[in-house]
Amino acid sequence: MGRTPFCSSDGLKKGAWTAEEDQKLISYIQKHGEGGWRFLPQKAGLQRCGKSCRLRWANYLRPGIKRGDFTPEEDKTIIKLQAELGNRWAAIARHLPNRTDNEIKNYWNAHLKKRLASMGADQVTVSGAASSSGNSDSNAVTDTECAKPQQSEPTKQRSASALLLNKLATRVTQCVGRLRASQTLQQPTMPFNGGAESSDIFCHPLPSSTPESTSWADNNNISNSLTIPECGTTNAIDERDSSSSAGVLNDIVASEFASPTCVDELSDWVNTNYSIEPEQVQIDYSDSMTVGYGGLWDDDVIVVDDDDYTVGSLGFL
DNA sequence: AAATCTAGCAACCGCCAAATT
DNA sequence: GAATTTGGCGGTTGCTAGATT
Repeated sequence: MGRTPFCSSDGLKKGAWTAEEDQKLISYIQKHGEGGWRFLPQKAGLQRCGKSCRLRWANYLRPGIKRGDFTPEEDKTIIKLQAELGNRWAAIARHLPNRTDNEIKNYWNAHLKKRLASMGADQVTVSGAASSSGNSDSNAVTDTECAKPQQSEPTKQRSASALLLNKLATRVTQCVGRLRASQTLQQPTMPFNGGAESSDIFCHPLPSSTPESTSWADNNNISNSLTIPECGTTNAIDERDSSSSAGVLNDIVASEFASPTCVDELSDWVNTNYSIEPEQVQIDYSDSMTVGYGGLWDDDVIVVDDDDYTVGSLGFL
């Protein structure tokens, strides 16, 4: 099906825009408004293709565009939305006033993704959430899933104890998420305005994978709403580092972990899946907010004695 | 000081869906 | 309803400045 190319490359300039070209484009759009990109270049006296003009305008020349210097709050919002929506940059950009999808995409690829990967968080958020080929059911956290430990690929040596604790960490996000889901569906919700305050972030589970077009929240009929965390400890939240992606992940732990129900479920799960007694896993969640996600490594495990571990951070360093 | 490497970013490309003819 | 146009999106490329050797 021969579609007329939006940009016929004959004689058209490519590459970086000059100040003069920018000025021509701005002047034209100020006079005639946006749209009609196909014929805009010749009318505006530009040797560019219409698509290129549209992109230049949308991403750089449009008034009010905010560039550079992403704030910690913006970081958080991007990480959160990327986990929910995947690489739907335009959708993410709608939650960040005056940021363009292109800039967010670049920022993610150049900074956030690497930062999360270096912390190991990609096992939880990046590799799964960024997948654009997941199916819409993959995010639903079910009882069955909750009974099934998820494996993650270690990138350096971990002892059996560390592996167990990392599995526990995965369980935390799953069990908390499932509990949260059931609570969410019963509770009044508050509108999500996209501002993503630190107190309303991550009140539903980190998805194990993100569907192409449907978020976990959508699947559970709670889109555009978040619940107020209710089972979290708040006494130490002030101490957490909210200025980084680790801080975002800390939020999950700090706000969600200290649920006795979660602890019970985790102990049951440990008992079911491993031949150790539940009480051998001691969970000291008084320390659970001093953490940044990275997965546990051998030297992070606090060995109480040969067989007991105090899981101070439960997989969140 | 020069050469090489790397990261960040602007821009391009191809595909898709909605709108229009 | 089919064909075509247009706008939008996400992935990728390639240039450039700064860092490193």
